[in-house]
Amino acid sequence: MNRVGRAPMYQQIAEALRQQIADGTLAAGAQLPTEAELTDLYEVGRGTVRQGLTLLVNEGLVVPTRPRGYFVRKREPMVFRPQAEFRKRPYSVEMDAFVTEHSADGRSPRQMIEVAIMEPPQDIAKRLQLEDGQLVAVRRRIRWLDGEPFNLNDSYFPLDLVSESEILRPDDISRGANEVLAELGYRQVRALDELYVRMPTPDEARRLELGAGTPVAYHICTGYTENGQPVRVAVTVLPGDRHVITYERKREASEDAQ
Amino acid sequence: MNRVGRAPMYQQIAEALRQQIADGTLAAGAQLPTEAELTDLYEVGRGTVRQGLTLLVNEGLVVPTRPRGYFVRKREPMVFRPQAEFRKRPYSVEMDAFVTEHSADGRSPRQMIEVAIMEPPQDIAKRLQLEDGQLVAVRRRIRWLDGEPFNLNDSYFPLDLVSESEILRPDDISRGANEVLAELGYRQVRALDELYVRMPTPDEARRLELGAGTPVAYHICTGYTENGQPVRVAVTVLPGDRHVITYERKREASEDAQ
DNA sequence: AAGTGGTCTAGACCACAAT
DNA sequence: TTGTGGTCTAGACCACTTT
Repeated sequence: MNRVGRAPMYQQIAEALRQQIADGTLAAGAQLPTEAELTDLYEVGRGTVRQGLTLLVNEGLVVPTRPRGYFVRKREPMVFRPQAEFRKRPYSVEMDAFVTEHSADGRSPRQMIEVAIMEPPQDIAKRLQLEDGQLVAVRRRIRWLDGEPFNLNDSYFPLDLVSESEILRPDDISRGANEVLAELGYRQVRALDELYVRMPTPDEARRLELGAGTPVAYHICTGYTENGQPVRVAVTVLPGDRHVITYERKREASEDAQ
Repeated sequence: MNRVGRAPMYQQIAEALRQQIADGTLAAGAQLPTEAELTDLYEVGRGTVRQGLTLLVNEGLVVPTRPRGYFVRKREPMVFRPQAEFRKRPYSVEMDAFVTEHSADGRSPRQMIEVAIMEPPQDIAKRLQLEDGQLVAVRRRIRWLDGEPFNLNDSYFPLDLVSESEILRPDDISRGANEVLAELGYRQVRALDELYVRMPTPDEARRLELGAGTPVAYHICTGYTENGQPVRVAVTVLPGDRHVITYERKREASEDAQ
């Protein structure tokens, strides 16, 4: 380790540890050297060691666990399949296998539901094509798996459409809110998905118990009826270390003609 | 600002600035107070101020620009539409509008292509269902927009299938590599998309010129022929601050029957 | 009681781009 | 030349969990 004409020491320390994680010297779940050990090893101040470790933490490679030490992160993402709304089963064996491999079988799911009536945030109002002053009903859910928060899901509906339906009750709807909407005459036949990737807000980090260096996918799904009316916007916040998002696509006959 | 029985000072400083960014007091592109000013304002050491600012940087809210100061980040994501492979035009007016709004019209695209023959990484070999020792051809692309790196795209093909085709030449294939594959008798009719969300590796951060606090989407697309043979794996690394990923879905007739 | 990381201080020198 | 953030030091005290 040389400190002349090279990268700063804290970056060299981070790179050395990164290397050991990559090549398996430090396996998933293994403990890193303590700050004191690294301070001795590299003959630098503790601040410099901490600067290097902070890099790894913010890359999501390492998790500091006070007062035990730093550990290499383990990750095993579950599959998240937006298409499951419209299609319960994958139509190909490949997808089927993939879903099975990343399933939540044997794990205990739980969710908390909260319902509110509110003025829609601007991005929701726009997607639902609402006029000023029109209200929405929102069903907020936190989903848990084995006692760990898994994702946040807020579904917004124009209040006009769902008032006095069971969508306003903070209970589990086993057949799905979409089915209730369909019974009310608003069956969704088309959906538009948007996926944004960003760091969580402090509030999201707290609710999802996210460590530093864990980004989220922000999934916005807008559902439309046959005549093009938007009737639902679902916003899901998915921690990157707990999900893999999948889609399956088919070439359509009409395209083959081109 | 109180330092008894409350959050640490550096978190309070970060929260105050975060608030000003959220409510528009500090607009996108605006300069934050300097470290020296914050040190005076909050009557803390410079280290504490830096700790707070580092939080915001790692959240992707703020960009440090030496030696000018810290600035509120601007972001304007372009649309990324995996389905465009199979369907050149959106089939709904809503999607069409969305794509137009986030289009790259008037911007100058550029790409660099590099071709190699190699032993496939394990995750690629698995998706292509290759035996040990089978080689792949890989076309590596960096795409630029207005001189800014936009995304990385590596496409892998079993070498058996594409040897002596123009896929091995490091030139732009205007009709698309998929079309070449189709001409060779391997038309893709189905694709499986996987999306992972994580922090970039240092190498990715360097190649894409990513600032701290910018996560990436890691998009793996596996394409299959009619008889279920995987013939292509495309790996795309998408910086979160430059992309919104979209999908469009339709309920299928067969599902309505359920 | 011991050892871990978390917070904070007060100072120092450096590299760099704008003026 | 000036002022910015970037790197680094040596020390201090704290909160927490394990032993």
